[in-house]
Amino acid sequence: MAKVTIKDVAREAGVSISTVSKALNDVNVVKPDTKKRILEVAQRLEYSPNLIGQRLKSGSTQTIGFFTSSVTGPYFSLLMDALAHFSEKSGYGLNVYISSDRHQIMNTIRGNLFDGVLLFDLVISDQDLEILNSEKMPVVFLDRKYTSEYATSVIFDSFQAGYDVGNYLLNLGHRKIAYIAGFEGVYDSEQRLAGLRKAMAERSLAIPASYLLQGLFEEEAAYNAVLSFIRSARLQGTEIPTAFVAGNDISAIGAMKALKHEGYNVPEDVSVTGFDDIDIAEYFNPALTTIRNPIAAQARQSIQLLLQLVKGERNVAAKVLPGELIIRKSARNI
Amino acid sequence: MAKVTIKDVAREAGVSISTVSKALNDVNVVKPDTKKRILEVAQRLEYSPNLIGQRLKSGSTQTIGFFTSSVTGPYFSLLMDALAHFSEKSGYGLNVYISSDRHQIMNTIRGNLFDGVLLFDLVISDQDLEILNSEKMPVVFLDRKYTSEYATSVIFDSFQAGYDVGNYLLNLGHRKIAYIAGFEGVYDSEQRLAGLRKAMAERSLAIPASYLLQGLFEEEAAYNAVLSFIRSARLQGTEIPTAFVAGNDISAIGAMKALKHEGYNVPEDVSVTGFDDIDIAEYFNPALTTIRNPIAAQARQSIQLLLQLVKGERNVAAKVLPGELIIRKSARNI
DNA sequence: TAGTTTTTTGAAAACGTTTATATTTTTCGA
DNA sequence: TCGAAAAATATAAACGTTTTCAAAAAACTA
Repeated sequence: MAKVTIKDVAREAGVSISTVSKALNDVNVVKPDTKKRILEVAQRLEYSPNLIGQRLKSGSTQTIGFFTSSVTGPYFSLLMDALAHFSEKSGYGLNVYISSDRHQIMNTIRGNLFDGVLLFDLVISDQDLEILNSEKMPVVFLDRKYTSEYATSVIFDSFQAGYDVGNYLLNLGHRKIAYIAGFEGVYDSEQRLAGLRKAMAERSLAIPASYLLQGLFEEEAAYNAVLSFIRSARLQGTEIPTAFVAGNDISAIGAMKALKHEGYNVPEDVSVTGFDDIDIAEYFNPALTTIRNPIAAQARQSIQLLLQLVKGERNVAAKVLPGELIIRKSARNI
Repeated sequence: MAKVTIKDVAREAGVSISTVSKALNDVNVVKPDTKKRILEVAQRLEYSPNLIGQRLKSGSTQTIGFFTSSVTGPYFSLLMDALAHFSEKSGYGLNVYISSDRHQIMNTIRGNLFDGVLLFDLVISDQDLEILNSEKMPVVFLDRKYTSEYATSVIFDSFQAGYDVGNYLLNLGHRKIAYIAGFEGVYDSEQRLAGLRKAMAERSLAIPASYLLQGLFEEEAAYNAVLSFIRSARLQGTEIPTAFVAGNDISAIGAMKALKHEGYNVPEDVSVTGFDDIDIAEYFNPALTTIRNPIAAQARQSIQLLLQLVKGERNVAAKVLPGELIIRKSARNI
């Protein structure tokens, strides 16, 4: 009992396959009687069209590809859920493709499986990007600013986020602020730092080099960085900052644990902030003051821009979404 | 500049398309010289095969479909990440399809897009399942026990988990234990309760009806349930349980907040446990004692069983994976 | 060198659809 | 009732591949 095709339906209904196709696709040209008969036969035989055949012929797939290298982090469920929701609402299927194999990824994107693609956290060369553009493949980046004829992006304003956190702490009276960075060269980490620096510069303040710690965006690395920083500061009798701005929430947690371990109370003795507003931020003690990015909005906008591209618009402008300062308990006035 | 096809390569290389196909697919029959020439041309023209064409012809897609209705919950990133990892390792692509539209889902599964599918948290009728089976579509369920000729499942042993938590608390000396249930009829919630009951029954103990609370697997609902339970118990002068087994972690957190609000310290005055081991469990204060399910193992097994089915094995036995008790701070001896 | 075998290449069919065009059937007017 | 117009249906091509089988080219053999 192989899978029933349009041919089987045609034979069973005593009609040609083109008529079946028209009946099924509601092309208003087939006689009501025959159409009814065909539909009945199709139902009885439990016919379900071969999507591959359809797609090959039509050239359109009504599906969006979401490509990413990994799915870790809480950011993800939220993003994917929203993406799925908005694409479904627009009548498009969403396919998530997870891989770090550049060649595989390009092959899949270029395999005519998708009407357009969303790209996140991928290693793709400029040359690859050009190929995509030359093949008129609609692309939206979720992790970097980029625009071309067939590509655009929807990202968060990490600079502004850093600036906002900076001003918040400065308004609370902090003057000595340390920054716990992510991996060297990570865009978000650097933008956040740049924003923070700008806020400080506006008040003629600066972050000394010794206040720049390496937290690698990880709890343990941040813990160790803060621990050794404090200890060596004590040893040298130098002053400890009144506030730590961590590059993300998880390193903020590492920082708080280190501070607690060294006998400092957060926020009484020292303030700590993060970025991202992960689940834990709210439940940790003290609850973490941080910046929340509008993930659902990013998903909605991405789908919207991508579909504009799919429908023929060109040079669609990129969007930069502002984050929101979530004030909790981990920072207070000095 | 339309996308280059195998025809373009053939023309440019002065050869037929069948030869190009053979050269590209490394069928060892084309003369080294021509092969080299073809490969060069393909590279120069940046040829990338149309996957739809390939798939239509070959009937195989080398991809696995993962179908689910929603992506919420921390369980997800972990599962997806592991799934992606293991499918890639097996040489299969993973496509995640998120939808609640039963008709859409069936259409997509039956559309010959996948060599096999993973199903989670979907509303699919028995009739649909029969159709899939009659079409020889390999299926693995991740949320319910099911086996048929072409289907099997990989699930967690919620009964055993409840039993283990029960014994743990009983060994700590607890005798009065309450259970905070999920939605009425939710399989996991009921299994966990059944396991707990068995552990108690083995010591001739039972859970009185008044100790069964409705937490809906949500923080707030659990909070409210526990709050009103405590208050009415106080009012009536009845005894309060020494331990609360919450149906999942998030309701355990709701319970702990309610207890704290009413002046009870966890775990000094009363013990609380959860199920799932979500991120927050470790960071909450007190850190939650709970059961962790081996998600990566589930992913690995699912892919493995699915591929057995894909490769022609029949009636593959279902797997039931045991959870692991993670002892932290929220429960202690009495 | 001619015949034979082996290697290499090409033509054509096939996968399951949709759609343009051709053909048949029906309807309608005179 | 016949012919023309309109409606319905069928035939065939096409989408981009792979694969079977036939044909051509190359390599041997005697």
